[in-house]
Amino acid sequence: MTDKAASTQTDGRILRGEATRERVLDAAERLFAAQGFDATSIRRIAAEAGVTLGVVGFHGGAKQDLIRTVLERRVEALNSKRRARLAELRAAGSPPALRDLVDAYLTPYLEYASQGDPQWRAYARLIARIVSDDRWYPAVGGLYDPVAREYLHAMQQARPDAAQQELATALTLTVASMLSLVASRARIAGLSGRDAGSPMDYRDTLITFCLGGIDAVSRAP
Amino acid sequence: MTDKAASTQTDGRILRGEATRERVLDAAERLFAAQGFDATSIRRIAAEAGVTLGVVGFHGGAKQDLIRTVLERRVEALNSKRRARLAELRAAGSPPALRDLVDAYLTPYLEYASQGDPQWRAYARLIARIVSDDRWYPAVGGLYDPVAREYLHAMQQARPDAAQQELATALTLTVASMLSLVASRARIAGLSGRDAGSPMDYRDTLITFCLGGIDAVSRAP
DNA sequence: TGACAATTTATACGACTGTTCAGATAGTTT
DNA sequence: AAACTATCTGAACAGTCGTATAAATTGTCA
Repeated sequence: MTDKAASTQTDGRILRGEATRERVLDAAERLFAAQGFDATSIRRIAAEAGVTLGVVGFHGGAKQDLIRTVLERRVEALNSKRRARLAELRAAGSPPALRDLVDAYLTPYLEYASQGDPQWRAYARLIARIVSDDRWYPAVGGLYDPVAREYLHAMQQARPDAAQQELATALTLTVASMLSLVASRARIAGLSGRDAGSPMDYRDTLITFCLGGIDAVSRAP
Repeated sequence: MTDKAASTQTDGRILRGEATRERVLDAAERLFAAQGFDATSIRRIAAEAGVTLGVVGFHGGAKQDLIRTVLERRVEALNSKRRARLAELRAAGSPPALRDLVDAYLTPYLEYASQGDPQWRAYARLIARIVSDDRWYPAVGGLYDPVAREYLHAMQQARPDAAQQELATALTLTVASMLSLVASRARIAGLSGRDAGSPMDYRDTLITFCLGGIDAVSRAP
């Protein structure tokens, strides 16, 4: 007695139901990332996925729910990667250095954003769009906040004398800088003069910048 | 022989034409800032402004042009304020210190974003929305880039040994951090634990963070 | 095989979209 | 006064929007 469908056989082979569901969510992911939520119609998603209109509603529910479904599909991959890197640092013995913490938090996301698979790039782009918008953050921020809080806690242990609120603000500015490398590529490429390469090309500069910023804030009077 | 209309008298008194135009642009500014471009309909703008539908098209042109018209209306106020502060620093004698440059660039924008007049707050919010979106930046980035370039030049003089591209990237990350204080207030307040005050409340932390970041980047090997 | 459930199709609904425009109104000029 | 131009109104246009649903199709299981 499965709660979802009888279409998943006992050997785990995926039938048409799950497959088209993935196609729909992939299409929604790409279009939401490229154009934003309001500029993307359900009909366009259906066309991009190669299905008819009703299928999108059948698999994705209402449009409002669709965007959260898309995010939830991959959120665990990003979270567990960040958690794993944090666990590695802790397993190494003494409390992790600030630089390693910044690196461990930023790099997994930049890797997704620079990956060959356009679907993962779209996911990273969508995160940047959604998380930095106050209209969406209340609905989806809870997906990523817990891990950020773990890192914040580790950073507070690395800088015990720093004011907690200041350190937390520094982390949010770090996240904003990270997201901007994915969402504001035109602006960054335009002003920095580089050809717009992948976000990964800016990794070293980003880490240096954010680490310097956090370090400065955690030494403030 | 005026190019716009015969409704502007020789003594400069503004008649109904210009006044309603302002009302329309004000309404568009508020709604675009609060909901974004795609989620805002022309009819909603008309209702908010207290005019009929056709008036919006008459004064604002096509919807695409409307957003640029809204931004252009106030762009000179922000640019000249930043230019004036830069000129002051230069008039003081020796090349400006990095900290003063960062302060001079960030503060005028934060002041607008924290001002009592909700119209200026909306303008600041709209900038944050538009400039950090690759879909809009090509159309409006040119309004703000020249001043940013002047500051970049001054920063390069303050740090002659820094790699130019790295310094430019650090400035774009600074801008991203600044904009996030206005566009991502929910996220920042949520993670930093503060009650969401005005962006100005974060000014000191922001300046410390960005200055530390730029400083670190400009010392990189 | 037939009964059953999951999935897909095709279509329709009412509401809303951006844009256009003929005609009404108001203020200025001659 | 009349002529003229800028501004505003109200309505219409052809699409697109999100959502719902009856009917057709597909695969599974008894």
